[in-house]
Amino acid sequence: MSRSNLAENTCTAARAVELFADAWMMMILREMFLGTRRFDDLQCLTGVSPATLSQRLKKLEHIGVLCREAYQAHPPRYEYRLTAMGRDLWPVIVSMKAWGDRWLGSGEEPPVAIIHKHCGAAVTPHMVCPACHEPMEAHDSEPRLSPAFEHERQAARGQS
Amino acid sequence: MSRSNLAENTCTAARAVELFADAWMMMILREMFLGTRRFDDLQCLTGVSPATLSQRLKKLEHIGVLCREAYQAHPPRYEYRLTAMGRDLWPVIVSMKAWGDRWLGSGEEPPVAIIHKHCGAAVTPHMVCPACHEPMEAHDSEPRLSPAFEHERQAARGQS
DNA sequence: GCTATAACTTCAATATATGAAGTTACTATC
DNA sequence: GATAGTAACTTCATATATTGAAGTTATAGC
Repeated sequence: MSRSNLAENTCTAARAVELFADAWMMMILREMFLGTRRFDDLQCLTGVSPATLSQRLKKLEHIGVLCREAYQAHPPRYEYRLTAMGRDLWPVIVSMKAWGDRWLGSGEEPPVAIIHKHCGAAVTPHMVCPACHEPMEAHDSEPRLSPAFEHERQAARGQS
Repeated sequence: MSRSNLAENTCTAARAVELFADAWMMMILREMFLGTRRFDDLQCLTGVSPATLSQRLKKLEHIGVLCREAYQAHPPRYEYRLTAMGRDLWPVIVSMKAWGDRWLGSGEEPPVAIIHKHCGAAVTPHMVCPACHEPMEAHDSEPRLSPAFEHERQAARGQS
């Protein structure tokens, strides 16, 4: 993914996808949500090479989804923590997990359960409509494109 | 991402991430949810090269999230459609879009609105606990790892 | 002094993606 | 009936990114 037209995409979904739809980015974020904070743990628990991990952590920090915090000064040692922007990616990871549990699971108990602190239940969160509170899935919705975005897409079609 | 230990990962979230956390996979899926069905449209609307698109479509078909359907026999022409397994990825894309709208948007109206067919509202779906129906976010939950998964992770830590 | 640890960086080899162009088998138009 | 266009790809040389292994730096503890 290197085209400038994508980097400047009008579509916010495409921009998010461009940032995070990278195998290692998501693996790192998954680990962060499991509570992993340090370089070497992230490295061995995800299997990423140190060079790539280092590069991705810098990128994630640059985006603003995580921050480095020194936990000791001499020698300088850091841990990585999710920011509010990063924590807000929770639904993405949870959706991926739910899909994996449903379609890739072995039928047994999933390896990670999500406990709702409020009620104590082990749950698979699902999506609802904030207006009418009904559950929402793909077939309950349809996309409506803004005129500007529609125009951009027509231009892209024309170019081919 | 090529390590066999990841391909055989116990964690269903990691397995899902491994399949879809690829920039082009997600861009293609996003397009499919917008209703795009044909090779050349997918190619110009995502910006992926034909070679990569061809490879990714084969992979997506192999996974089972989309299927090829002939819409004309001579010459053979196909369109690509999401399967039930594919449509079930909707929350992943919607979560990415919601995040993008919130953190990457320009403050204006987002380029794509999601209309809930049932009530007609343009909405940003959110996650709720299926047990108590309260909204759920990162700080409302905690992960609980299965013993087997915990064991696998300890082994990975040890190896470093 | 010796060993261990954390957080990286470096490097050569390998793998993957890119853009541009080409291919195949038609249909539609002049 | 020749020419142009279209759809769905494939091919290829080049460019870019990733990998595994090893090295580096700064320090603590014995």
